[in-house]
Amino acid sequence: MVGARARSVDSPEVTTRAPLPRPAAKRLSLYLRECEQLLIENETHVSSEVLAGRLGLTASQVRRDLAYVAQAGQRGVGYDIRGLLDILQREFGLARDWRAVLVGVGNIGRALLGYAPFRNANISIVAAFDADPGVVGGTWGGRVVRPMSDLSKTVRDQRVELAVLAVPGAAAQGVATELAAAGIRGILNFAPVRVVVPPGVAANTVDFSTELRRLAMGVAQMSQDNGADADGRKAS
Amino acid sequence: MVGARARSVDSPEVTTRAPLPRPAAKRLSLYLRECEQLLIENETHVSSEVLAGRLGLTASQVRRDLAYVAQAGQRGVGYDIRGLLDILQREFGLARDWRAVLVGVGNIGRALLGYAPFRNANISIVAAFDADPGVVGGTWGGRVVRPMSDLSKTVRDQRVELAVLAVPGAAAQGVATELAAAGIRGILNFAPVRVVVPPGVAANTVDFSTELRRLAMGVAQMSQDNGADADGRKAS
DNA sequence: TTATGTGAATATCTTCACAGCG
DNA sequence: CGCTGTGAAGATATTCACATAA
Repeated sequence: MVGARARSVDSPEVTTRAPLPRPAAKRLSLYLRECEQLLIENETHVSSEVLAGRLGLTASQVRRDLAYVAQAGQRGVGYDIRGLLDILQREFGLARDWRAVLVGVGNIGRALLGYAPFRNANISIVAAFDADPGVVGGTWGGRVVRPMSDLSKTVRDQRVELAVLAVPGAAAQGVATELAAAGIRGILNFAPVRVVVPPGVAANTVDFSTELRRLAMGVAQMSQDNGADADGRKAS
Repeated sequence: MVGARARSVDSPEVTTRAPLPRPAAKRLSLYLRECEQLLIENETHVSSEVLAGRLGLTASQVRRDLAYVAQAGQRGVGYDIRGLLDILQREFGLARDWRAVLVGVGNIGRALLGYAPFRNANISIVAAFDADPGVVGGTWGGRVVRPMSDLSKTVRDQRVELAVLAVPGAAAQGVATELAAAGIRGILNFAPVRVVVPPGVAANTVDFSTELRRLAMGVAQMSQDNGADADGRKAS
């Protein structure tokens, strides 16, 4: 009853690309990051082997992934970094700007307000919100914290597409529901719960305590079953 | 010429459990988290179906995963939450305490110093370090920031096992190498680069900008190919 | 009856190995 | 040559479906 993956039986119009496997999709952002870095290092081309080495993947994995999104390589030469970067950015919708709100100005929220990489991803935080009256009105990272009661209106009026959710776990689902109702398109959730959102809204969770435990588990496992790193992938 | 995955030739002593598939291993920390939450909600038992529903997985996936680590379920009843929790904690090495250092007291580092979930995972941050003389000597989250020159000695003398790395990308590999040399067992890296560590050391990366881009990609993709959330998994 | 645990079937992902192109 | 792109093979992971146990 689930399996409705776009098997794309036969659509005549669109250039029917083979569907991107999910693990491959996750890796695309790594290629993007590495291309940026390589440009900084004044490289113009890169081989699947070098890219793989820098990211801890295999060369054939890189080639297959990149072949899904673009025939951007040149045989005997490698991938043109500039061109690959353009394609990946288009794929990621990063050719445009994204407006985001931050909800929850606690420890994590404050760190995120001052965090540079948002700029890098063409994402600008247009407003910050908090439920605590003691925090509302204060200024962090150059932005005045507004009350939760303004949230929906702001999202709607300013056509905000993304939200960074840094509220306590118990509050996360409620805020997510409100955001979705106000028309948000994507939520990056830092609370240690899964947030359920209606179709058409994307939600990803980054949970520090889960990450910590995965690390601890990796260490604990390695004490017996030696050799691989915590991702289970062999170091070169 | 790579494929030397630990095939575990033949060890007679240990109860040779079928090896945990990697995706399953990652999900274990979610089960752990959910068990804690269920205990708070005063539940005593939970079925694979309920657990699956709360985590966005399938029931048979949950059953298979849990059967790998323990026969903790009772047919006709479900899983005893308390017992499952104990088993998972043991599996994660969370029955013991972990000492950790924090390196890099910038935006993220400061947030992490004040972040409660570390306690939750039985991880205590015993010291914080920074390279900036203007930051060294200051106090954050009740800890005095020490100079990088003290790092190795601290790790060695206090037998610190984990490190949280919140330094700029350009510095991450150097610090990771130093930490590994000093005997660290696991590194949670927040810099947007892969850190290469020697065998026997675990390293996981959590990269906000990568997460942001994955989210943006999820939104961009959904604009055409509708229905799934950003993880590509159907909402119930 | 209910809900686990698990062979078997299926689906998905990765790797191999090499054709093909610059 | 060197390195990509890709069928085919192999390895992993998920789902189905049901025997089994409380």
